[in-house]
Amino acid sequence: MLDIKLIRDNPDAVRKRLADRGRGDEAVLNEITVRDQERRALIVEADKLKARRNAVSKEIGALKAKGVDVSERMAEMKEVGNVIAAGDQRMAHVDERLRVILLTIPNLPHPSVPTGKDAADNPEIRRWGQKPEFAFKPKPHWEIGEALDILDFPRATKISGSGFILYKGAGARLERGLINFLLDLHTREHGYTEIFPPFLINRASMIGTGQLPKFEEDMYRLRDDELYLAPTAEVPVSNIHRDEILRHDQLPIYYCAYTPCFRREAGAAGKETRGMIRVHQFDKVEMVKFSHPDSSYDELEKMLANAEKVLQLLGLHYRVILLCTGDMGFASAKTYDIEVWAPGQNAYLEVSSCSNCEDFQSRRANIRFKDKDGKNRFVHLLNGSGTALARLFVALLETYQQPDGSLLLPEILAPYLSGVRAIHRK
RNA sequence: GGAGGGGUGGCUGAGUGGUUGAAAGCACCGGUCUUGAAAACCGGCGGAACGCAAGUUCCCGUGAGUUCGAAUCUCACCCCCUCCGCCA
Repeated sequence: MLDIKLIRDNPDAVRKRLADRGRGDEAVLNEITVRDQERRALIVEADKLKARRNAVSKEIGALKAKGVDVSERMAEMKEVGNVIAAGDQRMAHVDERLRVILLTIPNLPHPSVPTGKDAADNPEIRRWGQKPEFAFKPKPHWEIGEALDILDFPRATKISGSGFILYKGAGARLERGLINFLLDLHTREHGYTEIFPPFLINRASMIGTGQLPKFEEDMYRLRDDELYLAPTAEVPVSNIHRDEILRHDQLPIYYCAYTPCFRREAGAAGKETRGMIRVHQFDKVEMVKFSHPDSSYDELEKMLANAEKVLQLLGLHYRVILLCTGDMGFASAKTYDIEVWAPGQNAYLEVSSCSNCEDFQSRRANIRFKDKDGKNRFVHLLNGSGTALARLFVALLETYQQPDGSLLLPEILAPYLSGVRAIHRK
């Protein structure tokens, strides 16, 4: 949520930066300005009346105690009460409208974010490693996985429908091992505290991080309860400190968490549907930081490095790109994506997205800290994948496939696979 | 799911219709004292909105209602605790 004061004081700058995102969000700014003025006028009016009612009511109490007849004043105050009630009702209307508009406006891009229309305008920041060379034509992961009997797409579809994955045998073992590998790395080497959060999330939390009210149709929701399936661990973990005031010496707070991620992918049908690139349920280890505003961009670079470390340790070639204004997510002020190379598809796949949301989410979720000067300020919230599992799984299969159809995985994973690096067809 | 009890400031906890935004204690901050610390004593100490300011208003789980006036009364919902039932 943007600060209404920022919109009030710098409407043109806000308009410009929203327009850079290219979704037409700047169109509602006029209404915000009008409603804001209306709201403030109503407050002034109501406060005057309430002050009078409070004073006279106090007087009535005192006079009544002395036995004086106060029926005239009481009748007068009843009328004032009616006027106040009518004003409060209008106020509630304006407030609600203003709130809904503010909740559906995206964050402003940081000045360092390049203006652009879509993914084609995202600058590449760096590459690491090289595309592996093969003496044969590398296969896509769905062929490798089915040949090794570690992935079963038809049966996943039978159980749940398209867009679900069934891992089997060494495949299930690899997925579980990867989760442990990622959590161990971030907790032991990068200073994150491990969290295992609930996977069902209430509405207030979903609003807090920005999934609701705007993206309701992208979320899975339970039929009988006001609960949603977590689309990412960012949601439960960021909400850990909702409605809290932290001490400045607690910051920064680093959390990481494994959760499955559930996404309806409404409107994405037919897009990259082959294999396990875009699915309704995938595993992910997420990093979340609560940061002091002064250091949040340093923290973003560190978080990005933490995610890159995963791919470096696994020996997977990747590139880092900076999302332009038109390609950024709703809550983010600046986002880096990491894309891993998938030789079987001759394509880079997004496995991590590291964002600084600044105070956009903490304003919604009311997450503050008491600064050294005693003032309460909103924390800056960052989140980053460290990393998504399904596509990482894909990159491992396609990168480490052998001429005989087997897999030879990186040495570093051996402890997580009972000491075994190779996966053969049984 | 059933029965009962309860949700008040960072914490504990008074308060059952009228100077109560809220006693008291703890915690915290500043000061006196002290070589320093502790103790003692003095003072300060919730959040939000509007306003240039003075200040005004709102907030006692949430939302409606009764009343001139609600933390206090009524209704609904949410959450917590205890017991019972069920259960991994």
